[in-house]
Amino acid sequence: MAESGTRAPLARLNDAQRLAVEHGIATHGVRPGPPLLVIAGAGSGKTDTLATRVAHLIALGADPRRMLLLTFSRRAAVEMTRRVERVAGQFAGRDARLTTDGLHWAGTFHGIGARLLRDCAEQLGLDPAFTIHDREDSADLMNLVRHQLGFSKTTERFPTKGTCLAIYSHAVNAEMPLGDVLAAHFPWCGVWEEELRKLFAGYVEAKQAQGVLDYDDLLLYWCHALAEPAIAAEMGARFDHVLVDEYQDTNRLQASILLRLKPDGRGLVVVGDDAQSIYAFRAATVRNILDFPQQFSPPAGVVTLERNYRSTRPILAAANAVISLAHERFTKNLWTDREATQRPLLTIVRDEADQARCIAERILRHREEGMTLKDQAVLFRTSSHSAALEVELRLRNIPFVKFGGLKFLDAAHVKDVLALLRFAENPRDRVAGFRVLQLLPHVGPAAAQRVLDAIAPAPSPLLALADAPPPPKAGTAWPALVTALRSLHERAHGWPSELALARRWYEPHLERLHENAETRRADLVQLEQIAGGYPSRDRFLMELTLDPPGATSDEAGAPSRDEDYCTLSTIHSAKGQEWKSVFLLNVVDGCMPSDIGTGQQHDIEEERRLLYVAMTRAKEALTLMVPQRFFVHRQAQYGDRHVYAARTRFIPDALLEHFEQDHWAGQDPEALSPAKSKVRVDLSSRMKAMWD
DNA sequence: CCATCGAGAATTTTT
DNA sequence: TTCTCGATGG
Repeated sequence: MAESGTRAPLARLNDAQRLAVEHGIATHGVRPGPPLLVIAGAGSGKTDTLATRVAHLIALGADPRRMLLLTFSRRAAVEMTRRVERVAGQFAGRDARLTTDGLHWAGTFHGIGARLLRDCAEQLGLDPAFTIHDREDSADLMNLVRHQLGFSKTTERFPTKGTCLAIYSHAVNAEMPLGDVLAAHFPWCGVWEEELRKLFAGYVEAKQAQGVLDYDDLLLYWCHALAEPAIAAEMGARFDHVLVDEYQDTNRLQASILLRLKPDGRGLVVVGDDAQSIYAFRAATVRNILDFPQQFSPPAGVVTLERNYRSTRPILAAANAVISLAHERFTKNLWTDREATQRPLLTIVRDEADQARCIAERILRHREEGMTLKDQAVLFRTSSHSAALEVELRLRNIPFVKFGGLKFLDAAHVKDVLALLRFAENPRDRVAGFRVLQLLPHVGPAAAQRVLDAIAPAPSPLLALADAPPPPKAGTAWPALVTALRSLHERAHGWPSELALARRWYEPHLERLHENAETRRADLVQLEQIAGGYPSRDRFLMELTLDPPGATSDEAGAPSRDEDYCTLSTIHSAKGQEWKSVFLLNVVDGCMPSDIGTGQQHDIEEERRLLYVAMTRAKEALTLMVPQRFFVHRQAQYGDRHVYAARTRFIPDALLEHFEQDHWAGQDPEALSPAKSKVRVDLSSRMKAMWD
């Protein structure tokens, strides 16, 4: 291959990036070299560096099919693959798609785990037709076991299914004993330790009996499989190079998997930024990244990328100032040569309604000045915080797409249809069966239970359905379900027409169970379109569970692909992205940091990093919004109320020099509506008086 | 045994 | 506001 061809992409890199790309290659070529940790600050060209390394290895002759790329989300995996393709083309000039087609071990830990487990199912004693439970399914199953064990009827309040699952999940992912988890994160549940232990044992048993894995199992089974030396050797030998992105957001269990896969660290490269660790609530630990080098002997190499290519100097200065107050010392300081005079704005508005109006106005003004909507984003701590803004944007016909929060798949009608498919795929999946059966009229928990019990022992439970005693009052809905399930089971229609069949079966239930059948029907049509993108039913079910479509574009103004639209996103979902202009909602104490939880030091520190992540998404313009009055919803003790909010504690007075403060005083909406007199009329008494 | 209604509790972020 | 649990009525 022409040598000049291999030089061009490397020439674009700075020294540190080139070190990361070429690490170990001088001594080992494309064979697995010594381990490497890349500390990559926000906007430091991390993805490009990783992609260039992959492309470089491929250009030198490494086999892309023997590379494992672990990213945080499927979106990141797709983006990585795209960039590898581009850089690979620049390296070699050959058809880049050929090289990346082989790059099919790119995905999330959970996704890759699912594929490997299915691959090796027989070896591991797993049913290869296992189905995967999402968070809600897992909670339902937990609830079922909770009832069976009689914990729902305790006099003292037993933790809810969601809390139980969170505790279980934390213990698994942090590799911590139950007692420690309770003491550290759920102290109010400490008295239930024995009951919880029994509950979790029952939960594990139920999952196994039903051929079902939850999210945590995908990692847990993977990790335990690797504890068997022969399997670890086999699986490790599949991959020459293992590259992990966003390493700061991995947990102990994931670190164990990596270590068992590559015990000597050969071929292992992890990339991350300790200042951007924001997933501790999912048991991620920053220790993984800090302790990484010492796990190996000799210790892994470390390369630090400190040059930021994304943000202007004032934006970076403000973000650096925020993170510099963190209690733990961080490993680097970012710098940039992107000069600009405009400091980030700290805009004070009266309340959330004004906040929404102000942002809408400024988004439009930016657009008039030539910035497309796609260059602009609004970020927030909690999904519900954008409600007022969504209304305002719709009012002004500003198209937007929202990421994070409520998912398309969480809608009841979508889950119903998916449950039917899942039940057909894995008839032992009781959560799915339970849900499907209760859709029939006059079938509740008890009748559903009976049916499931009747068919469970049969070798082919779905065929046994025909002989099972029908629920007494289900009527014609029963034979309809039996027929639908049988033809799904026999795959009589092929994929994706099976989804049309499921939809036809669901139609009468949709009408009966839901008010707004029309909009829900549209969702199901959309689901059918999504289904067309997958080659088979099992792939569809698996990948939809592992990677639910992230954006909910609202029924009304869903922007089409080529239309310009701005982005609304939770800060968590904004990870790894960037925009020219970023607005940040509710930068007040109580939102950032969120006042939920006990407010322990490590929680607070994570919230600080969250603010840092949000600020470093901005390239040219950054606006932090500070509403003075803040509406607090659903407080058990006080009910809804306004509170007077203070600027976030993460920006104390000492940091104000990094910001330009301004007040936005929009028109007073009450001044616009006609003046009302002080007269009050008691209409309800008059209505009652009519019948006296 | 199922549907429905009312009271009381809980509440982020995501694979 | 939304979910969950328990009581009541069909």
